[in-house]
Amino acid sequence: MRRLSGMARRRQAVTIKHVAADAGVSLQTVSRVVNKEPSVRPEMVARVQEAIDRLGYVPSIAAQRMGGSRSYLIVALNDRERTIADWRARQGTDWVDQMLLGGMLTCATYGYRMIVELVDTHSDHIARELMGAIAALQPDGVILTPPHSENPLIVDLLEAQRISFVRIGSRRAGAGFALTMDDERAARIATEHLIALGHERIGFIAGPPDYELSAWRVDGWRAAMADAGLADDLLASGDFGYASGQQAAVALLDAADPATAIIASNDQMALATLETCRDRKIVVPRDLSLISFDNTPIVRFTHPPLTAIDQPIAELAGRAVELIIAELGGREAPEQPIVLPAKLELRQSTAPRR
Amino acid sequence: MRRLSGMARRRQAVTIKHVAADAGVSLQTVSRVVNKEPSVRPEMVARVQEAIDRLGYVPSIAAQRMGGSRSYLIVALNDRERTIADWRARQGTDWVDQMLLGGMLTCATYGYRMIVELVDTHSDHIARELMGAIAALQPDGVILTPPHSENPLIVDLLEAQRISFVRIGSRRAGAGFALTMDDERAARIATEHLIALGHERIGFIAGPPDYELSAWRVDGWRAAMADAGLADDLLASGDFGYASGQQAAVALLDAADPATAIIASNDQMALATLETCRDRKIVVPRDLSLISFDNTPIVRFTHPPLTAIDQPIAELAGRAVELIIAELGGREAPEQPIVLPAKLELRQSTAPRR
DNA sequence: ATGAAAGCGCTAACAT
DNA sequence: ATGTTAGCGCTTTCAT
Repeated sequence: MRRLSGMARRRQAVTIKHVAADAGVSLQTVSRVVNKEPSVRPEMVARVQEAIDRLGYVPSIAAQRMGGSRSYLIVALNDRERTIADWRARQGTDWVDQMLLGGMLTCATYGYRMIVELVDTHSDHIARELMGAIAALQPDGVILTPPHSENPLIVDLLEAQRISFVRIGSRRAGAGFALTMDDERAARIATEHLIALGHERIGFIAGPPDYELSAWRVDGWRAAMADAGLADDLLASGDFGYASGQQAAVALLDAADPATAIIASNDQMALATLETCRDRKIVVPRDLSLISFDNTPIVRFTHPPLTAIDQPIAELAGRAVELIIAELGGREAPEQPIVLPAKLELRQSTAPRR
Repeated sequence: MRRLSGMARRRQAVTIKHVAADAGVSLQTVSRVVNKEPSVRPEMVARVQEAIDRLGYVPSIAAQRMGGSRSYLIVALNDRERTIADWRARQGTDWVDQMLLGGMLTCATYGYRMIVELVDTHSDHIARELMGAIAALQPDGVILTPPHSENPLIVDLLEAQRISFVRIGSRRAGAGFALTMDDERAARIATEHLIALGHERIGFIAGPPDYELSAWRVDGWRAAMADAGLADDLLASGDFGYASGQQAAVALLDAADPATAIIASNDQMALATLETCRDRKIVVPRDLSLISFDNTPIVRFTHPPLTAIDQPIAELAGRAVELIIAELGGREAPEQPIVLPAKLELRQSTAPRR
């Protein structure tokens, strides 16, 4: 057995003092060099930088924060319930992965770190949880993901705290930057693809109403149908869960004039639709074309692999980080929501209508 | 356009001072209550706690760290190259997800946060990168994952810094805790399952040698084969990549006395084997039984779904966090490597030998 | 059992 | 252009 209770209180190995002493300058000059302030003579910069490199000095973000500077921390807020459920289910939902890597790598290029936090959207103590995270971490910025992006409690709180934040998957004006992949356009593209294949009875399985993007996707589908002079009666609603997808699929397939093509608002509901077809000996894509709205890894391994909307999640996270850092730097930020377009990934689940 | 350059230097909303004033006690007493020190009268604790709750006070971890206490931060170190490659490929590798959630949720229960950091294993500036992260974040602990867990540079550096750390996927004694899923036993179980099904020509596709676990898995297979009196000549080596899996599969299937069952050391190589079989009209599991060593989401969606070793990655990460926090608390820690056993997940890719 | 004082590493504000 | 001073919010001494 080993005991380390007596572990020496760990101090910073090399501090700004050491560098200052080594370079024969004041603390402040070192600080200025570290923070790339303009008012330092080049020769001084060189001397200090040399000392920094030789000593391997890296500033402590805790101390920087205490000194009134940034924390170099960005918090990415995800929905607890949903994130944990997806993780437990192990069904290949790679949202967190895409989010984490996209945000993290961009953070790294700016000397920032990203911390993932989970909070319940449907909770009365949501304000307490959020305030706790903010008070503890003092992040320089917060990235909101759906459905938090539309949660007025969260948005108002962040605004009141004057923390710069980004709302991913939101188009609303207001506090924080809105960053979206344009769900409406994505749904439109998917629908138009099916129309081009000759389909006229195109069903749509919507997501839950607490995600605003659910409505946008329906809008896009509806608009494309209207443009083509087609009826938009084949709308079914789901909740992003597998079971709801089954029910929706059954409804669309059992309609008097049934669907010959279906767009599902996420991968689980698309998978459920595929399974429902298999049960009923409906062959995809021969008898039914199917499009998923999530390009998660599994939709490439189903039979047939699914044509899907590819959401630029990593890019959104990266861009979110850049917006926050830009605002911190006092740079002007766009008033208009930024749009990173989704693409339609063509695979084998869509075919011309028979 | 909006400018926020003049954003007021953000201060902690409610500090220990406010609580002290509100409760009519000294800073120190509040600190003692927060840190659950025993030497405070119950009535005092109650009074202070009431003020804390009412004011919604949460200590700043930056300030705590500056005061010489913990940082409440744990760094999880992953291999940069591999992690980025897996993420880009979007092939459903959910290692990071499992790692993150498992570690994060356990951290949360203890008031800790986990920060994922990527560093190159094969790099001369690895020491600099690691020291930079340590100096900047001052983490209370570090979780090492393969292949970092066996990297002497990293291990020695962490030991020298006296930072408590855990080596996941390692059995070596030495600094830091070793935490493993017992790869040897997992390989043995998989092999024995095939032997029980009547297979005698069982091939094994090994992983790259810079992962020690690659050798352990081979050992487990070899031991099981020896126990059953079977030859262990059907060993092929891969590098965890798809292409290497194809080559290995071809070698095992083209042997003079070919394999009737194959165990692949990871999912990509198992998938490659499955694809190779399909090309050659070898039906799985009728003609060949196949076991994957990764229970990633996709292996459930292949045809047939693959029998696979399920690695308890999330549990390992959670346990790693607990070990670090326990050591920080001065509690005794086990000298022996901790083993969280893997399970064999039976699906449809294994069948009795024909 | 509680309080007062000093200092952690850094930066902002104010000198020079 | 550089140095000096005074905190930031907290925890550790050390006193009482």
